Amino acid sequence: MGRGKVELKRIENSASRQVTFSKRRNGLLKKAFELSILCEAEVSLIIFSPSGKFYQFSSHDMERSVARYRSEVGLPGTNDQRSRSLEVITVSLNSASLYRNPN
Amino acid sequence: MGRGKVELKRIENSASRQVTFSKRRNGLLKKAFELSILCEAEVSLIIFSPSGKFYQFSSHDMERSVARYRSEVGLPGTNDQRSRSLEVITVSLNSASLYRNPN
DNA sequence: AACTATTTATAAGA
DNA sequence: TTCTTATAAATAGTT
Repeated sequence: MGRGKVELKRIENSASRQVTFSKRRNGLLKKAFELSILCEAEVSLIIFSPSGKFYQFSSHDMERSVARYRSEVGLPGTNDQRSRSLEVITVSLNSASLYRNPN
Repeated sequence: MGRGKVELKRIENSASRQVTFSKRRNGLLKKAFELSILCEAEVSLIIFSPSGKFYQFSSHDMERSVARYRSEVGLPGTNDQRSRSLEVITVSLNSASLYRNPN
């Protein structure tokens, strides 16, 4: 869609990669929005630029969509840092016991 | 993009709404993929059709993107059962210590 | 940041 | 529903 065909590989030139990111990011967000309206779909989109900038669209509550996604893929819960902490503690508890600190 | 201009509102005719959903859903997934490759972006997309069918794309691990999303919007974590378990254990650890079980 | 030549997506039709 | 085709829309390269 433009003056040249686009190869599906990382754009080497940093400046044009950034410009393309900006244009296509906006296009993608727009189309996500349109799909949700035209077809009454539930659409959630999360984008991070290479430099870490964050963009999102969610036709419904993002947490709701994520929860729905999880139940679809059969995840019982989350895999975030807190859950990983829980794993560590759970493992610890397998070889240790809790006792009240006398203080 | 087609033989007629499209109004941004729910497509009333059920058959054409479904056809449009199918076409645009594919287009959106494709463009999400392209953005991630061309620009090295982290892109996650979750779609549910009105009838509940599920589609997704994630350039990286979906859970990773969700975790990153949460930290961006300032959510401390999740509110699910596992995180609540972590709270309980954390509270316990505030008034108790771990020691190795002599066995 | 605008422009425009082209490519791409897609609405309607077969 | 899959294929075709006219047209709208997105966007690559330019200014």
